[in-house]
Amino acid sequence: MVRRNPERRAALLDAAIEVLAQEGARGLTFRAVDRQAGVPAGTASNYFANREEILTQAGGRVYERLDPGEAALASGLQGPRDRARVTALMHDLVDRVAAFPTGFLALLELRLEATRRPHLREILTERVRADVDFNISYHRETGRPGDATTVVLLWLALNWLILERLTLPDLFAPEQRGDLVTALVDRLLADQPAPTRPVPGDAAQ
Amino acid sequence: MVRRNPERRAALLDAAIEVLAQEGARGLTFRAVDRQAGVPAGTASNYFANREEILTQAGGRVYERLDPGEAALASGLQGPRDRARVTALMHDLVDRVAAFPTGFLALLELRLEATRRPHLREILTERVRADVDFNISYHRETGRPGDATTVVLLWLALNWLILERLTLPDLFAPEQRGDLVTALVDRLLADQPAPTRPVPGDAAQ
DNA sequence: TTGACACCACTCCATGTGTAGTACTACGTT
DNA sequence: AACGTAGTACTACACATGGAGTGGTGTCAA
Repeated sequence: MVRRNPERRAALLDAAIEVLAQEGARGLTFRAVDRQAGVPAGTASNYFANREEILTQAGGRVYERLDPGEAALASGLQGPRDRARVTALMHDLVDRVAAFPTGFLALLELRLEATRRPHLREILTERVRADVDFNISYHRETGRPGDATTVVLLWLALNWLILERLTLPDLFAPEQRGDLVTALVDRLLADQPAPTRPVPGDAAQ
Repeated sequence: MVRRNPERRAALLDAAIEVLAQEGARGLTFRAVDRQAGVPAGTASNYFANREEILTQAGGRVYERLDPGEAALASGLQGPRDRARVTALMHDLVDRVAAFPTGFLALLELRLEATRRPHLREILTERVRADVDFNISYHRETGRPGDATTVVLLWLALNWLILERLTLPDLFAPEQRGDLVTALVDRLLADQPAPTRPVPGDAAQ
């Protein structure tokens, strides 16, 4: 029988995220989720039909938890609209994602698993596209310097910087990482030539 | 007894890379390597004491195979030293890495596995540091525009772009990816302010 | 009383490890 | 030319782990 208790389902998905980050995609089993969630063996089997279901839903759950929320979003609208403000926001972004390391690592595991599961790849592609588009729109709506290409380039570099921080934390010192964020914004916003071709989200305007 | 046949050992490591990319770090077992390499079950057991040994040596093997070689390196020294040349070289770099997708994916799996294995983390940190430092030195020696920070920022963004291409190929169209590389170089090389703090390799000069 | 759920138990099955043992081949020795 | 030895390829087995799926029992509330 399929169980529906929403709190328990969310708790199981949170446990799945931890398992993904700690054991990898292949370590994500019903039993592992049960153990991580501290529930009796067999519980996850009653909530999800198969592993694929857990994988896709766990991906959605990560984005749920990374959502900064309305309040934070609104507060982001405040303040000056200059390059220094962008720098500050990028630092915040990196810190916010790094504060939920298992979420980021779980998404990476899901990406790698997506190379083997076409369905998961579709789902993830949609989610990531929505994330990128949102970042572009948000950036434009707040009237900050830089176009859609700028946002995508920032997103690319910051993502790998976070990956570096979480997987090989000793490669860069914390101050170096901070300086890299600052330098990235400074240089990408130094001038703003027209993009050679629209990136996703440009067309949306 | 430990076997030493070097060709067979290399073949087993190549098989391990494929297994890492296809099955994930947790799927890397002696038997899986045997199957992938097309050798009888038990062979890998005779060449490696445990899984950890395979993991670390497979990482080294990837870098071996990604090495462009002396000839290509020397030819890179040719040509003009302007921004357009950097753009072309960055396109080549992306294509070269993407041409060995399982190698890149295997390294990603190893990074994730490194979060669970301190020893592997040390090894990988050293390898990646050497790679970054080499890129910085090479860039400087060829007298191309941009400082060490530029090189690191290029490296960050291009890595994630490659990851995107390999894990979610439908997120960006191929032309978009190409334009992103061009835009990245254009904007990062628009001006060259002094770095706020040295990055690894700066001190080496 | 009924239904939904937490919890428990049990069977079936797949897979891997480590190692012992056999067979083949090359090479040097007598 | 016959033999012995070392290194390697290949095979087989004993042992252990761990997961999937499912059926059943107890509990609580409507």
